[in-house]
Amino acid sequence: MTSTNPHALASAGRIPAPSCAACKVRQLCLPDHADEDGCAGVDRLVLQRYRLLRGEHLYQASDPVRQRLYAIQSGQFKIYRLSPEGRHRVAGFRGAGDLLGLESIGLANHRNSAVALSDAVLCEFSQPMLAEAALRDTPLARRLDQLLLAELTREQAVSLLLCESGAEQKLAGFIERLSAARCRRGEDGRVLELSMTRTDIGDYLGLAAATVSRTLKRFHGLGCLAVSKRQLTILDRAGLGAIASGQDARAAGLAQPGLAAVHGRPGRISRRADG
Amino acid sequence: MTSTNPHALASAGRIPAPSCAACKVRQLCLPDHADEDGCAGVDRLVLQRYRLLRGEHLYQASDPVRQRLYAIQSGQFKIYRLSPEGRHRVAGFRGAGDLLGLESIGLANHRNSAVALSDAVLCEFSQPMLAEAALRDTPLARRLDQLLLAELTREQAVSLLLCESGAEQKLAGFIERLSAARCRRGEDGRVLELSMTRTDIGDYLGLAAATVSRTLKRFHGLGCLAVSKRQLTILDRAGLGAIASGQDARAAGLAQPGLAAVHGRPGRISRRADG
DNA sequence: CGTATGGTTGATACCCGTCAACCGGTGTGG
DNA sequence: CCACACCGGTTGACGGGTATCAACCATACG
Repeated sequence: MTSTNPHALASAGRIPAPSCAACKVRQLCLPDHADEDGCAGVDRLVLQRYRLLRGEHLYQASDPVRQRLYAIQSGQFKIYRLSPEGRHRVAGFRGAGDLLGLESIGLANHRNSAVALSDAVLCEFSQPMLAEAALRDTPLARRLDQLLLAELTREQAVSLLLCESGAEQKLAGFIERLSAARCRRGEDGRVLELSMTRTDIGDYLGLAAATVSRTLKRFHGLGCLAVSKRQLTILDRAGLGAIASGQDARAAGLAQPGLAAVHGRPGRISRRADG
Repeated sequence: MTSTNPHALASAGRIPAPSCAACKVRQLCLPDHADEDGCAGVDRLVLQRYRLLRGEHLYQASDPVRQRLYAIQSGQFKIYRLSPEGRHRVAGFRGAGDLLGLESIGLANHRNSAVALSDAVLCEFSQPMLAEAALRDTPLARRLDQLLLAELTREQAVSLLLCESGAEQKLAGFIERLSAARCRRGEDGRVLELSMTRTDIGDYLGLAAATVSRTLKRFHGLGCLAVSKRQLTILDRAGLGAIASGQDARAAGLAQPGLAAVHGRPGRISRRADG
């Protein structure tokens, strides 16, 4: 279940190689500079492709670093660690098109654990081989830098998000980011099928699971979000955005009056409503 | 005062070129692979060196990106932006040896503003020239990747820090990180001369300035920190670390009993004291 | 001295973490 | 098939930490 070496497992393991050219998230991944031969170049760098089952770990904190990078072809991952006092702290979620393992480059042991939240398919690279290939392949080098910079930008955005004091701002921002990520993959950004638990979200945003649950319900009451188990449907993007920016949701004008929104309990959103 | 082009300013402006070989933070910066000729290579890439006065901006949000990277030779900077609701959000602080401008690569306009918190000396690079030089200079390319990865790691650490719920944990972690940064520069990590205001710290950690002030005072009462205006002196590193990790400061054993620590008001630290 | 900025301190309100109970779904074993 | 345990989610009650607002003080500057 928690094996670090996924190859050892039953229906998880090496799978026949669907090439980069056929990959749906190619343009988010290494072969972005994607003429046919660019793809072939990246294809040759893939050590192997394999499947991970939900709940299996790709690596765990304190495991020795094997100098691998993993491109997620499909599936969702949670990156987390145990904080010094023993609490779960979620460093992030990753999905199709993202790279795993960047954070571990140059380390002797992993600082984070990576676990599959859904069945997933990965492409495994050797990090040193990639670096060496980049020396001769300028577009590849550019692409790697680009991905690294994107990662940096994302992380900065997360920091700013976490700075927001209110649970509503954090959660609304989180949902927006989730939605944006889906859109980037060409999926519908309105319907979000969560792969993580409320607790995971809380451990990511610095909130209690109970607060996540309550806040989602509040969004529902405001009419900007439909919540059904792990499926979120964004009903009012502008309203969510307003909350994420710290504005009063009602003042910002929730989309259509006449929705469930109107019956929302008054006076819950925003400490600035009457300030 | 807020000019984006620092060259226009009175005593700020271009200064004679002290070379990389003579720079005190050389080993934190680009010429890390620092044999004499490595330094010369980097020296040639420096467009110019110049001075900024306290309060001057290096760039401001929404300014067009000029594709420059800046290495801080001395001085402190604050990176910040105005959040959508108009609040100051501090994205980070940078000091000698750090690079400025990485976050803006690939953008048309700056997202953040960078302001000097103290008089500073900068080395200016052209980012495209650097990238091109890296194609022929493998160690330089390595070094750039290294710096980028370090930035990423730092940002992840910040995210985790901001996830911590308590003001004490955040602030203790912040002070630890500050101290570590000074040590990295070869300075004494115990005495910290802050260049930023309490408000800045609060805007960085998601706390109110009043809370920063009170929490510092509490640390003082616990005997692990001496606070005098903007000078902090770490008296009990282990105690601070314990707080940062969320442990009860007293349970973790504040350094020497018999210090001022003992008279600290009971029951303030940690929600887990009696849990 | 007048002003502005930064820091400290106090009173108050309120958000959210914690704890607890409960519920539905899933998997397991008898 | 049912009993049971377990997990994830929801909901309520409660207390504490912290934001907010305000007043006041120190310092710097002209």
